Amino acid sequence: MVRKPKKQVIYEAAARLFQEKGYSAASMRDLAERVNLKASSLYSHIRKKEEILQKICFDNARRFLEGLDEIQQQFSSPLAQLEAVIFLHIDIALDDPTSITVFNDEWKHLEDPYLKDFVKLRKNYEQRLLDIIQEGQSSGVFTTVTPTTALNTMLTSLRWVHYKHAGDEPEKLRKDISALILGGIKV
Amino acid sequence: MVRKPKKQVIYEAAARLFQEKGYSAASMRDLAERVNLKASSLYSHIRKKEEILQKICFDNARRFLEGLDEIQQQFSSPLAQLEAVIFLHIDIALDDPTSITVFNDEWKHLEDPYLKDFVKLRKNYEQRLLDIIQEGQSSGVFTTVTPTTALNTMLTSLRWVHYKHAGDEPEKLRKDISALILGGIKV
DNA sequence: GTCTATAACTTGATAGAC
DNA sequence: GTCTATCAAGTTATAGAC
Repeated sequence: MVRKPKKQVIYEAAARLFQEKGYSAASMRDLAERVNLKASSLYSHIRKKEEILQKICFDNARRFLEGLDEIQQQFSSPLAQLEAVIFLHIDIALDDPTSITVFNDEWKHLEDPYLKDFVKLRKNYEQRLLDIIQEGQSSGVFTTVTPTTALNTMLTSLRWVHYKHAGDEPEKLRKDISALILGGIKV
Repeated sequence: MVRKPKKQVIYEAAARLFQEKGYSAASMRDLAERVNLKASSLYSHIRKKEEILQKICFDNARRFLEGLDEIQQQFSSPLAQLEAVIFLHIDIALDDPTSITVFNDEWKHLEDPYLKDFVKLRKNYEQRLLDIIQEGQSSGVFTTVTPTTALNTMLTSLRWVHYKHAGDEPEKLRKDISALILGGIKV
C-alpha cells in the first residue's frame, strides 16, 4: 500500500477544485477542507496558490510538446502526423481529464512572467502544427482552406473529450473523432 | 447623435471585463472604473453583479434557440439544417464576439435557479441538434459515428471563431468551416 | 506539519447626504 | 444618479506555539 505524498494529494484536489469552480472562485480554504487541513497548513507544502496553477499548466504544455516531438520523429507524412496529433490530444484528455480542463480554461489566470512563457509555448506548438498543415496542402493531400482556420477548427474540436465523454470505448472514440476531423481536411 | 442608455454602457463594459478577467476575478470596482463611476453608483442601474451575467447568458441562449427555430422552419433536409446551424454559430460569434465568450466560458458561475434553467435550455438545444444528426444517419447521408461524438465535435469546433478570427472575410470563413465540419460528417 | 491568531487587503452591497 | 462612508464577509499569506 503506497501512500501518496501529501503534496501530490493537494495538487490533485486543487485540480478538481479549479475545474469545478474556476481558479479565481476557488479559495485556499475550500482546498484545505478537501484535504482535511486548515488553510494555513497548505503553506507548508506550497508557496502560493498560483504555484499550483503553474504546475498544472506547464506540466500539460510539456506533455503536448513532447508528444509532438515523438510524433515528428516517428511519422513523416503530414496526414500520419496529423492523425497522431489527434490521438495525442484524445489520449491526454482521457488520461487526466481534470488537469486538462484546468490547462484549457484557467491558464489566463497565470501572472507574468509565467503567463508570457505559457503563451509562448502555445504559440510554438501551434506554429508547428500549422507547418504540418501547410506541408499537406503543398503536397496536395489537404484541402486549401485557410491554414489557421483548419488548425483552430481541429484544435478546438478536441476540447470536449475531457468533460463530456459519453462512455464510448477509447478505440471507438479515437476512430470517430479522427474520421470527423480528417474527413474535413483530406482532399 | 444617439446616446446609449447608461445601463447598456454598463452591460457592454461588463461583458468586456468578464471576457478579459473571467467573471469571478472581475470586481465591481473594476467595472465602475471603466464606466467612470464609483462602484456604489452601479447599483442605481443594476441590482447585483450576477444580474449582468444572467442577461448575457440568457440573451445568447435565446439567440441560438430562436435561430434554430427559424432554421427548422426554413430547411427540411438534415444536411441543409446542419449547415445552417454552422452558419448561425459563426454569424453570432462574429456579430458579438465578446458576449459570446462570456456565454461560452462563464455560465457556470450562474447560481441556482438560473444555473439550472440555463443548463436545461442548453440540453434542449443540443437534443434538437442530436435529432437532426440521427435523422441524417437514418437516411444515409451522414456517417454512423456515435451521434453525441459528432455533435460535440461539431459544436466545440465552432468555439474559436469569436476570439481568434484571423481576418478572413466572413464568407470565406463560413465556406471553410462548413467544409471542414460537413466534410467529416457526410457519407 | 498542523494548528490558532492575525495581518493586510479586497469583495459585493447598503445607507444616506446632496 | 452619484457620491462618501461604511459594513460584514471573504481573500491570500505569515508568525509563532506546539
